Amino acid sequence: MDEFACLRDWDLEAIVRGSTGEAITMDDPNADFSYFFSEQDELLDSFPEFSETTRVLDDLEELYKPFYPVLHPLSPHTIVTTSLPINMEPKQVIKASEQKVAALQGLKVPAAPKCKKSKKSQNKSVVKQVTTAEGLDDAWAWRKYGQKPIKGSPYPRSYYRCSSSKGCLARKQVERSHLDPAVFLVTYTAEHSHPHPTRRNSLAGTTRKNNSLVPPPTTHRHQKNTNCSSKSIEVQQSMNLKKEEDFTDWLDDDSAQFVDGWIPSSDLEKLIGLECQHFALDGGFTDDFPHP
DNA sequence: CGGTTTTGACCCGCGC
DNA sequence: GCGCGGGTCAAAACCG
Repeated sequence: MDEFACLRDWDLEAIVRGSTGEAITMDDPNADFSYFFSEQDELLDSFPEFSETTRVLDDLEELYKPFYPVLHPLSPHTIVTTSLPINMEPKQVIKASEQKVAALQGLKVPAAPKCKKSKKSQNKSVVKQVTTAEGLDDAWAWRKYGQKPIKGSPYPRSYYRCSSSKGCLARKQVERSHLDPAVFLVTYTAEHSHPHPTRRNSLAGTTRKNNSLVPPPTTHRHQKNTNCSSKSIEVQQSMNLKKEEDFTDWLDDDSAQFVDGWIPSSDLEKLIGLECQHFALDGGFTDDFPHP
């Protein structure tokens, strides 16, 4: 399982990037969600397999009902969207959100301490958690500034900050649920200090790998990597080496190499197929990798 | 050139 | 006080 964790690691950035131009924001109260969700419904119709996934999501939704909120679950495909008191201290917010995320993850965490002034920043913030692929893709421009392995979870957590405007305090954390790896847990922290970008403008800040959900081709640096096996690292790097155009060819090649062995490409296809299915939600992979 | 990602190091809060 | 774990920084590499 750890292997898969890291194998899928790269797609976090790809999804979070907000790259499709089709994205809308969950934050904007004025946003027109009808367009977005009708499109999502169409996508789901096209990919009945994903309905299976949404059942799992529905279960999680049940689990999460007590946290239901102000912000809607906008569709049956959106598992959780929740918010926390706006006057909560940042640390408190993060802690409380961690509790909720942990609840989804099935992890045990100590109870959040009652309100106590943080020594750090006094910025007010709101946390929203969106836990599905469509929730990952918003119109804000995010810049990744860190990634950490999380104790008790095989998946690392990625940290993003808003890059649309200098000084914007908005943050975003993305991690996979280890209960259901198809589910992403997204935690938004702090408010954007600038107007919401238009869909086109939202792409302006992402000069890199904009519309390709295929991982970057030349990353060869070794991760420090505390959670991943060497095998998974090699898979990840192998995937990184592949450009969009030869990606499928690579899948056909029976010789995808691991550090300590070989696996049949059929197994790889299963793994990657999951990703394709996942990306299909954003309309990202559908062009390059038609659903079988 | 200006943007991003990666990743080791550092900082800080918390629990013991 | 110390260790642990999570969050952030910042340099280097990468990309269009």
